[in-house]
Amino acid sequence: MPELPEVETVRISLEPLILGSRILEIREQTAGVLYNWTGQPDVAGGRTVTGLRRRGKYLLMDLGPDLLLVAHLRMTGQFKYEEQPPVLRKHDHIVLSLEKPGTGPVWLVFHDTRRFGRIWLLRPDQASQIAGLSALGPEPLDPQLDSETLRLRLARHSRTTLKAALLAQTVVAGLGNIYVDESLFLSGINPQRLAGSLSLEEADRLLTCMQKILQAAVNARGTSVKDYVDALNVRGSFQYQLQVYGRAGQPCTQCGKPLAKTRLAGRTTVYCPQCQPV
DNA sequence: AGACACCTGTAT
DNA sequence: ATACAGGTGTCT
Repeated sequence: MPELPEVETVRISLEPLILGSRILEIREQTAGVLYNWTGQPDVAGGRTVTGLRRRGKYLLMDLGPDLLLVAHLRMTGQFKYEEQPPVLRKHDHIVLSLEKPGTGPVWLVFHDTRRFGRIWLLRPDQASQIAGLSALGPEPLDPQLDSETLRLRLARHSRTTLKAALLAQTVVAGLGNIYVDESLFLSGINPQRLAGSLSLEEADRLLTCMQKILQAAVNARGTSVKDYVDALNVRGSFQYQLQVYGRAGQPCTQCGKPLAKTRLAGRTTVYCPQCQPV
């Protein structure tokens, strides 16, 4: 489900709800979802939520200076915030109970239909042991990121397609199937192009378009194709602005020709053969 | 670099 | 019954 804009929206929606709250307990309803790498069974109890951050598609919850909760929602993971004791439903796997100053007990339920999502509890210095997290490329919305850096990082994947390179998370962090297709369409660049073949001018266009799309999607509170909702169960609205994702066969919004569909890096890829020539 | 696996639900 | 889905770790 969630790519950078959706994870960022979860972060934004969750922050005012739980920042400063004290964790009472973390309860596992399903085994194999929560990884506690600290070696201490009830390590989170009594800790205060001191920060909520995002890196790529990872959500990081600071629990004081020496404990960190890291979550990856993968395809269908959700955090549901509740102010009443939650009635647990199918696919509710982890329940955090917290004491919120001035409010009383509140709950955060990790729900995940496909059970691909993961939560880690670890010391901050152990975060580098989460391979996917430590291998992430730069944040695409970081104003420091420049097009020459993007071009060089893409060039490290010179023998694969742009689509595959942008999905890899190591070139740039946080894009998934939706936002890669949308960014390439807005850039007018074909997804089958070799990742090492971009000119500096094209890399510059790709970076600008990628940032434009991602920022617009964050502003729209993410894309809700199907499952995705934020911590308060609110859907996003960027699905109404999608130009190519999910629109194969429909007319291109720029030229009117039918959008093409292919399979790249194992993922359905939609593009306009006219506006994104090889 | 690409195929397959991990899961469950939904659409055809 | 089969194919496919906002992802990624592991195996070839």
